Amino acid sequence: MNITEQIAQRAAQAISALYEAEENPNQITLQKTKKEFEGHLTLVVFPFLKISKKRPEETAEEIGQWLEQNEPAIEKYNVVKGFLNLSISEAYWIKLLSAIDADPDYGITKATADSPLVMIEYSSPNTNKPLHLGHVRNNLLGWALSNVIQASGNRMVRTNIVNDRGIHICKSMLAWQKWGNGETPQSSGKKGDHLIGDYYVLFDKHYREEVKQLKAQWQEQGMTEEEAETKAKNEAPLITEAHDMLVRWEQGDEEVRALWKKMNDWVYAGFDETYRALGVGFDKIYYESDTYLVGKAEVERGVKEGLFERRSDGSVWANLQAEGLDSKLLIRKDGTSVYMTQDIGTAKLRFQDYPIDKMVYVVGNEQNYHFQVLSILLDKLGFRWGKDLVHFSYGMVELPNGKMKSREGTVVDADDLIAEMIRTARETSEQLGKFQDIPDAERNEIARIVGLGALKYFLLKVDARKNMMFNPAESIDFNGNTGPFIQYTYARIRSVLRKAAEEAFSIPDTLSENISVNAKEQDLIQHLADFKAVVLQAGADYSPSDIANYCYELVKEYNQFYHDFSILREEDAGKKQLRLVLSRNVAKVIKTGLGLLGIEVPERM
RNA sequence: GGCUCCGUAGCUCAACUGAAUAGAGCAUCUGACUACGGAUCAGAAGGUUCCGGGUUUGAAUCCCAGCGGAGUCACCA
Repeated sequence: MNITEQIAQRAAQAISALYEAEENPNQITLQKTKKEFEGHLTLVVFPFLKISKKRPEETAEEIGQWLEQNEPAIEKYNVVKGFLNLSISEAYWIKLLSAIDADPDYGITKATADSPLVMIEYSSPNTNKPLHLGHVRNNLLGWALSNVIQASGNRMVRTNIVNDRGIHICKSMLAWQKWGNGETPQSSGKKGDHLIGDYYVLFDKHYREEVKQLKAQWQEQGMTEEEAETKAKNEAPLITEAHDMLVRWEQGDEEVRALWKKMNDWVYAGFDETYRALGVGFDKIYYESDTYLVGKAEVERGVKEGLFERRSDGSVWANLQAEGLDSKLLIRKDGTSVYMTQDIGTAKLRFQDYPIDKMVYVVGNEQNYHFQVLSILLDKLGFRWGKDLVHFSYGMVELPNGKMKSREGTVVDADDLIAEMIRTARETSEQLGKFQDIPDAERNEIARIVGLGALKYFLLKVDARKNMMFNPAESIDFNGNTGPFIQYTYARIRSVLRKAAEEAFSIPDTLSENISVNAKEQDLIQHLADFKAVVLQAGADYSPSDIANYCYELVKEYNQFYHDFSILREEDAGKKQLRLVLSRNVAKVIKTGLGLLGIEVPERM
C-alpha cells in the first residue's frame, strides 16, 4: 500500500470516528498539495460537510487533529478554507525511499499462472504497401500498452493480424506480372514491401489511364459523364483481370497461389526489418487467408441459430436495430466474406488457441463503428470476452501541410522516417562535439537509440485518442519535453553515480533517520513513491502518454534538484548520501518508465 | 443529414474521479559560463479553456443548445 492510500484510509477512519458516519472510504481521495501551500497531501473536505454538519474550516480542523494524533506518518497539518493540507514526517519519507531502493523490481507486478490472460492485437498491416507514419503510431502504442498491461501483473499475448488476401494484393501481383520483368528484392536491392508497394502504385497509374480513355470513348458514343465513368471503372480490362485473379486465388489456383506466396514472403521480410528497427514484436501472427473461412463458418452457424438472416439474394446480414444500430452485411451475395466476417474468424481462432480473459484491439478511430459492431456480434456468437473487448482507439497523425494522402505523395514512409531520425541524431551530436572520444560503432548505436527515442517519445506523449500533429522538425528537438532530453538526464544521473563510485563514496544500506530531508527531496521521494501507485498498479487504465508525461515531470524535478546540488555540494555528507540514493532511484524509475514505452536508454550520450 | 470524437497561451501538448491563482515545452524577452555533462539552469511575458445557458459550495471537466474541425454511415479492408 502506498502512502496516499494509507492516509486516505486513515482519513476515512477519522471521519467515521468523528461523525459516526457510514460513508464508504472509497469516496475519499487525496491529491498532491499545490506548490503554493505547505504540506504534501491535501484532503478536500467539502464532500463531508453534509456528514459533519459543520463549517468547512471546522471540519478540516477536526479531521486534521484526529489524523495528527492517530497517524504516525502525519507530522502536522494546516487548513486553508475547505482544504486540509497534511505534512508527512521526514522519517517516513526516508523509510519510503529505503523501501523503494531495496526492491529491485520496483514498480513491476509479476504475473502468476493465475493472472488474467490479456491478448493485444496491433499493427495489422495490408501486404500491398509499406508501413507509414500511421502504422508507426499504432505499433508504438501497441507495444507500449502491452508492456504496461504486462507490468501490472497480467499474462500477455501480442498478436498481429495480417491482411494478406483480397483485391489489393491481386493488383500488385498483376502489375508485377505485366511490367515486372522478374524483378526481385535481391535483383533490385529494394526492400520487399517497398517493391510490392511500387507495383501497387504502378497498377493504379495504368488503371486510371485505362479508365480515362474508356470514359472518353464512351462519352463520345453518347453516354453521360457519370455513366461512362462508372462503367469504365467497373469494366476496365485491368480491374477485370484483377478480379479474375482474386477468383482464381479463392479457387486455389496453383499458379496464382504460388505467386501470391512468393510476393507476400518478400513483403514479410520487409515488414520484419521495420518491426525490428522499431523494437516491436509479436508472440503470434494471424493471417486473414487462414481466418476468413473460419469466419464464414461462424456466420453460417449464426444463421442456423437464428442470430443472422439470409436474404433472397443469398447475402447474410446481422440486424442490430435492437442495439440502436443498422443492419450489417456479413457475407456478400456472391458468397465471399467481408472485413467483419474475417474478424469474427480471427476471434474464433484466437479463442481456440488461448484462454483469453481480455482482448485489446489497437486500431485507429476511423474503425470505432466497426468495433462497436464486432463487440455485439462476438457476444451474440457466445464469446465471453466479446462484450467487453477493448478497442484502444487512437487518432490520426496529421502533418503540418495537411493529412497524409497516398495519391498526393504526402505519406511519410516508416523506413524513411526512422533513417531520417537516426541521421539527424547523429548529425546533431557531432555538431555539438559529443562524440569526440567515442568509437564509430558506438556513435552509430547512440544515434540509433537517440533518434528512435525521439520518435517514440514524440508519438507516445500525446493522448492516444486525439488526432495529433507530427512536425518532423520539432520531433527531433533535443530540448523540452522530448525523448532525448529524458535520455540525456538519465545519462547524467549515471554519470553522477559513476563519479561517486570513483570517489569511493558509498551508498549506505540503510539510511539513518536523522538525516534531514528538504522540501525538494521530499517532492522527489513523493514522485518515486507515486510511480508504482499512480502509473503502474492502475494498469491498463493508464495509457502510454501518462507514463511519458510522468517521466518528464520526474526529470524536471531532478534537474532542479541537480542544480541545487551543484551549489550545495560542499554540504554535509549525510545529505550527499541521501542525494545519491535519490539519483539512483530517479535513474531506476526513468529507466523503468522508458522501458515500458519501448524506449532504450544509453549509459552515456 | 444520423452517430462518434475533438476544440485549452502565437505553436505543440498537460490538467487523474469536478477542487485552491488552468500547467509544461517550443518560439519571444532578460539573466547565469576559465563549464561537477551548456543537448544546461534561473527568471519574465503570454489565457474570456470556441460561444451561450444550466447543475453544483466549486466546472476546462457533467447536462442542454449552438459554432468550428475530424472520423464514420461500402456487397473496401
